[in-house]
Amino acid sequence: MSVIKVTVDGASRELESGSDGFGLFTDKTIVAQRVNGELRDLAHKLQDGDVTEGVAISSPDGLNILRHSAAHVLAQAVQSINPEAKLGIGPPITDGFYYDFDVETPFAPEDLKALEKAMDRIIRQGQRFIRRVTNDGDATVELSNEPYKIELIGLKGSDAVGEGSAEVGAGELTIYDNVDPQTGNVVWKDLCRGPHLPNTRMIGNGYALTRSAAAYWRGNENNKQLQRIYGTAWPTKDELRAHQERLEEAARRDHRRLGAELDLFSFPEEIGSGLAVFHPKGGIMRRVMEDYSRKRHEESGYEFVYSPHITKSNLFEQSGHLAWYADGMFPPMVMDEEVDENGVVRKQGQNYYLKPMNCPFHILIFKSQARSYRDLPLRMFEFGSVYRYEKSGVLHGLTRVRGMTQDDAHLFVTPDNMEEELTKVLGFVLGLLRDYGLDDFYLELSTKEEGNPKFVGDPAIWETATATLQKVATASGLELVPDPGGAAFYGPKISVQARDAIGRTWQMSTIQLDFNLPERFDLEYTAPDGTKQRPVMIHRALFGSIERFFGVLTEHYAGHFPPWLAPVQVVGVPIAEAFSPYLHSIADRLKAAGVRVTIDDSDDRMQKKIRNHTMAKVPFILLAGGEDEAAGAVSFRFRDGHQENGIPVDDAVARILKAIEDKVQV
RNA sequence: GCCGACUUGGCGCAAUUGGCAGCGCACCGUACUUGUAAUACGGGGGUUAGGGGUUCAAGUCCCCUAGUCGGCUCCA
Repeated sequence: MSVIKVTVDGASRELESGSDGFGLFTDKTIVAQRVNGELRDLAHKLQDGDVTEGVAISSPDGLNILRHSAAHVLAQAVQSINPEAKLGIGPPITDGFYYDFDVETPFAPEDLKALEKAMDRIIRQGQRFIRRVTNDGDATVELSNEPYKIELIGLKGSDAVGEGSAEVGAGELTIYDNVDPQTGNVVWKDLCRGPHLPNTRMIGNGYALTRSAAAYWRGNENNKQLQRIYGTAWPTKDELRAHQERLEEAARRDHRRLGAELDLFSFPEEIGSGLAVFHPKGGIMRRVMEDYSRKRHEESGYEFVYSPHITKSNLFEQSGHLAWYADGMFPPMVMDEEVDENGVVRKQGQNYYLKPMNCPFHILIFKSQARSYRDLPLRMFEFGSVYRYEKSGVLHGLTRVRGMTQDDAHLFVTPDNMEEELTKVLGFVLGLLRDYGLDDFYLELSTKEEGNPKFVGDPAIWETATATLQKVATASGLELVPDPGGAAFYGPKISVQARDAIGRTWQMSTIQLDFNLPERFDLEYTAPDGTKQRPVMIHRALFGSIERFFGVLTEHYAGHFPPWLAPVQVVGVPIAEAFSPYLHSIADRLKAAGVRVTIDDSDDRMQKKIRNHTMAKVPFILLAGGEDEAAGAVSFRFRDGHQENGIPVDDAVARILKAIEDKVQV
């Protein structure tokens, strides 16, 4: 019996040759091993000189393995119920997994319950996942009933594999056999790179099937749609439950639900999909958000411009929008030409379009006069309403709409200004987002894809512009995530991603360089030496759109808006009717200072009023009864239920005003 | 746009195999005036998303349209 030397979790050990991970990692939470940097099954036999370490089920790799194995069991369950189902792919994803199937009849919600039962049976059997090396020829014969798997084999090692990389990799081709431990029979098999859990029992009961949906084969809408089943899987039932509670928390924060509950906005069917109306309470919030933004823009050297909602087609022909994005635009309003009795055109026909972007209008303002380098940087700002014909399936509350108002700015700068101006813009954007209560950011730098002809403009300008963006982004000190190939065809961009109160990330602002439009509109300014030069254009939307930002803030705050944004800031609740005049006198002082305050003089019981206004998420409930009035005081009750009684009225008023002024949360 | 599910008073939901459209909240009225999350009693409100079909009979079954939700694709 020969001996091999192996490094195990950093320690050197001597083992009998032929040893595998099972002997080394007896801890049941170790489900796989990483050998020389590669993830392997525990059953993988080690060679002399190997370096191996255990992979715990709760580690990121371990969770992926768990979820991938759960996906296999799901597929096995599906085929046990419907042997005709053809297998697509089944990878782990964030928090779970999915598996795609080609089936005659799509899965119904009831099917998921039956599938979970079938999965439970497989899991309880403790079937072993056994890796088997094969080759293209043998696998093609063996999987002749699985056309999608055969397609993947054909793509093996090529970039085109894409989503199928869990099935086939660049290395050897492998099939995993599921072996019944009682009989030793192979009960199921799937083309797969692995690794897997040692057996199905380790999946345990911390998994659930969540939903079914259709998905295009290999993510291409020209391909057939397969039926996808999503699931989630965790090492323990408790962790599954915690995950489900996180989802429930997200559902409680859903801006669509809160928008209705708090009477902020709605989407009347009569208007059309993706077109919102803001109710008075939502209207107050929008106005406050917009007013503050206006004030900050004014302080930062922006000039306010206005432009119409529609334009003749030639503007969007010149800008290129009609050529590039016609599908995403509402169809034109057609003004027919008028012809007299002799067939002579009396009035030429015209097509008018709803605008999908504001930039061409701002460009025309730039072009309205000859510009000098002294005019630059020129910063134009507009709350510009734009309309985009988003496909019906993508509409989603306020975050994906067909009519929206962008807080849009276009900055025209000389190439020399570019770095300084970008630095200012990024600082401005981050500062303003912080004022609205978002403070956890990272940046994404979207650059062009080398060799792709869709990117227009001089490569040298791209290079300097990208380098400038990179420099500015790095100087901000924020984490910078590269997004190669993510640039628009006309220029690179930085986007600001914000994490909300429960850790979800939202793309907020984008700062985008544009080399296309200045060219198309032949923009120029006179340089100090008298020559004509082309300005650089920066597009910048801060909130993205007011609607979307409104939705994000609603979810971030879970409807508990800070006082400065809250539609109703203070509600007074008299302990008994007799104390209403006293509360009104306090409310009058607040009102005079601009506070949005009401007194609840309804004949509900006091407790009911507290309940109502707490559920309406009013930041300050002020109560006053005999004790308060006698002391010249008032009592606070807050949304979280805590109370502070007997606060002198002057202090109470000052405290409310300060909370609003400082934009703090209470 | 594609696949699936769903749509019942303002809101949230019920209604057995096709057999009298109901409940809670909200709203309106009356009484009550209370110290920190639901006072009591009474009242009004629905052509079951819209349209068509099957049937003695349709909220329920079938078809079309619109909208919503979950995904896929897309997102200047």
